[in-house]
Amino acid sequence: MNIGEAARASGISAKMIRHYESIGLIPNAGRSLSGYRYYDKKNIHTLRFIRRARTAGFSAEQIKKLLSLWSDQQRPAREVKQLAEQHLSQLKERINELKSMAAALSELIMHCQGDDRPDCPILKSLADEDTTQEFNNSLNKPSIRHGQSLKK
Amino acid sequence: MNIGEAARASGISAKMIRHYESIGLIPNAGRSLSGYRYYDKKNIHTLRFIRRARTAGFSAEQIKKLLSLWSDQQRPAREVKQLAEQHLSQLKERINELKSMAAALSELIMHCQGDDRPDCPILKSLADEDTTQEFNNSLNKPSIRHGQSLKK
DNA sequence: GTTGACATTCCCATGGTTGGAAGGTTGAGT
DNA sequence: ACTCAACCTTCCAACCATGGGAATGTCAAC
Repeated sequence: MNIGEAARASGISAKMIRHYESIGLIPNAGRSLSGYRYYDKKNIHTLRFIRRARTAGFSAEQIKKLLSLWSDQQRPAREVKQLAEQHLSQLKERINELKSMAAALSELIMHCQGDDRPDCPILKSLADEDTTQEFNNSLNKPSIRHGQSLKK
Repeated sequence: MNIGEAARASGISAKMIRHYESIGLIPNAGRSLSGYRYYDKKNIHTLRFIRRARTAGFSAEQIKKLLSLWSDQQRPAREVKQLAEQHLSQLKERINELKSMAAALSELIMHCQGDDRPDCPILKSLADEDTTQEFNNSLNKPSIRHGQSLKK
């Protein structure tokens, strides 16, 4: 199987397959005489595993661990569960942060008439130290992380 | 005021102040004879505005708009509200994605004994096409975005 | 033998932020 | 005057996942 077929079969783009190889998430693929990578069923299975784990929001680092646990038939389920729990608590933390942002923003929006007049509590709140009631209480925690950008 | 003082006064690191200047979020700062940037109260006020908007999760691009709206005394509140609403809906969308990830993961974790035995439904579900009940139903949407990594 | 669909490597960009290196400036203490 | 620490400057690289594109090579079918 070429990388394109592998991509179709696994649901991971050829670009990403090469990338995963380059960061050591998957072992170097075999090469044909002309230098093409080739993949077998086992490789595809691994790629699918990775896709699912990514879909579940695991980081590359966590997936690396999951893969090694996966390939170790002797590992205790405890370790896997622990990793998953760690990830879950990170997810929950992130959700709470976003929720408090959303709540604060929602509050501001409600107080804004949104008409043709220039008076706007949203800007006031962002600008002013003292207009800061609930808004800054709920937001002034060290909460921002990079990359919460929404694709597209 | 030097950049260091400005950083302390605004709560934005000197690094980021330079960065914001470089991407045009703030105008080029004045320079002393020796090339040091200097800032006055108005600049600090702007920086604080930016910090608050970042804390509220606005992107740099959105903040750019907010700043221009802020400096325009004539702008209708409608525009600001619209921007805030757009951001809010992005936040909500993101929250829902994370929630469905968390729910699915939580489901898996509950089914895992987490003991010394190697049998683990979490790995099974990630590996297997057919073990995929609710898990993949809730996860197999085009949902993953980059950078949901949780800092440290 | 040409064409089209693949493959390869390499570099660049995104988003926000941080880190470091290598060097110049300032101000205070000796 | 000299030194030292604390500041400042610029440039470059990294995180993470992903995609775009260029330049070039290979394989199949017609």
